[in-house]
Amino acid sequence: MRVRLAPSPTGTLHIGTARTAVFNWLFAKRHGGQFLLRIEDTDKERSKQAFTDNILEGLRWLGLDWDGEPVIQSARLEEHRLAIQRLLDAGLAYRCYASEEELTAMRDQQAAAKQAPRYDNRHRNLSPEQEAAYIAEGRQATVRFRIDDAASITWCDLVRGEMRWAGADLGGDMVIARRAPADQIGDPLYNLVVVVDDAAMGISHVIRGEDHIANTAKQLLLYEALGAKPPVFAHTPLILNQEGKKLSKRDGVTSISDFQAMGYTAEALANYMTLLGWSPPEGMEERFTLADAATVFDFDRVNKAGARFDWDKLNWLNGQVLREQGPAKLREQLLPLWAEKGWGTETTGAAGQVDSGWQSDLCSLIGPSLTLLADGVAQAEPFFTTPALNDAAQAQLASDGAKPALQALLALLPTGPLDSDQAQDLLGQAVKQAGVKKGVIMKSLRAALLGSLQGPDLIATWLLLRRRGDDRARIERCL
RNA sequence: GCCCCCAUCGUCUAGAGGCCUAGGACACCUCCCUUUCACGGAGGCGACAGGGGUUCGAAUCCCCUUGGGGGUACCA
Repeated sequence: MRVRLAPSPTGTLHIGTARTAVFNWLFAKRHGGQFLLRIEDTDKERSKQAFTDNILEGLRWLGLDWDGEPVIQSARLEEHRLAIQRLLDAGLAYRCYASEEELTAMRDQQAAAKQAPRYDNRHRNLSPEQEAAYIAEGRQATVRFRIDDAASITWCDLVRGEMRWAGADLGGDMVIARRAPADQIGDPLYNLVVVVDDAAMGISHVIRGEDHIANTAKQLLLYEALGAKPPVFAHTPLILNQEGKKLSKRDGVTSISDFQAMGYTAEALANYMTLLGWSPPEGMEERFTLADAATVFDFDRVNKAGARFDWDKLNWLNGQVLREQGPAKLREQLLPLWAEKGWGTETTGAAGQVDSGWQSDLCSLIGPSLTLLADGVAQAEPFFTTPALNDAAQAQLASDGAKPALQALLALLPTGPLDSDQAQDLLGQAVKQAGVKKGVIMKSLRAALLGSLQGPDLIATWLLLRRRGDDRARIERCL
């Protein structure tokens, strides 16, 4: 079994392409097959090396390792031309001299008559004299592949079952090579090169989006004409936007690199993409790794209808992954982001000693409340730099009993280290001395320490700040 | 316009004629945990697009309607 992903480097790795890659990868792993890559760069105008790099990096990041070197389609130009020549020699293809203007006029006429736009096969049976006359006129020619209107194309799609297509609905004889001087063969076009390359690469299963269904009928005809054995096809549902339309670049964040930059983990994104159209079998949870899914993946559990992209679920999965990974892994991922902010990777304790566990403890504290990795920057900030007091915090500190309570606490504050129980005791004593309710000191201390009334567990927060010698100054500034 | 595909909670889905009073997950709501916010735990709200058949019996099969999507290039 050999499958392939055939991205076109005309843009960054799109989530739709990535999801197709996931299904291909999963299917290959499940059946012990090969997952190959082919860069379809025959559109020279729009193809860019930077996009190829982005696509490869994205696949690697997602953990979708491929077998062998990627095939570069443009390097196989001669092979494609040879195939076209064979079709020409066999009389299965011919040169069409119709100009763009003529074709446009033809389509306009069809539109006016409320007919489906299609090539009318006008140059299918040109006599040698007519051809010579067009050439003498200086006309160039495309190469068209004959499509018999009476043809009936059928295949068994792995997700859709029996599929049937009428030759007459394919739009007439199809162009397989761009316009070029009549003694040459122009640039080969998509449907032709896909077939030639898939056949050459020995692809056994073509897994792609359902937007390729109409192409499949054309390609099947080409397989037959070329005498190649067609692969099995699986057309997966599309990823839809909020409005239910095919997700496109215009929908904002759709590039894998964008998701990465936003702080999503490859793990969660891959999990989510798999869930868009596929469902795990009974008894398997929705949170899984690609490796887990690869043991059970099959097309009988792939849905036929398109799936809307849902940020809520992706976010939930991302939080799950972040939590599963634990503080050590989180610290490893957060350290570089913190460094960008200029926050040290080591913390010097109050007594001047290095506190190597501080960052890790901070991760344990904020880890459970993260959705995106980037949240780990925002939530860590007040631990690295003294935050300004927000309105709610100021109001709390201005309320009755707040300052006396903090004053009492400050007076009780020892210089040495403190553990959780001692901290609780201190709070209790301060409450007594100041004659306030415990809630007052809890809220006020939080306001003083974090500049906000919200945040992680208060005692743990306090102790962590204290280890850097930051608690006293933060309380003092409020008095 | 024409061709093709699709149709279960707001969203992703389970469901292959009786296991369905339609299950799960996300979101939402309530409660618990927590003198905060999250996390976590326990509950709750919430769907078979409509109409005809077939059948003892239909979310499941057939037909029609409606709705949605994709395609219709000398892009891939």
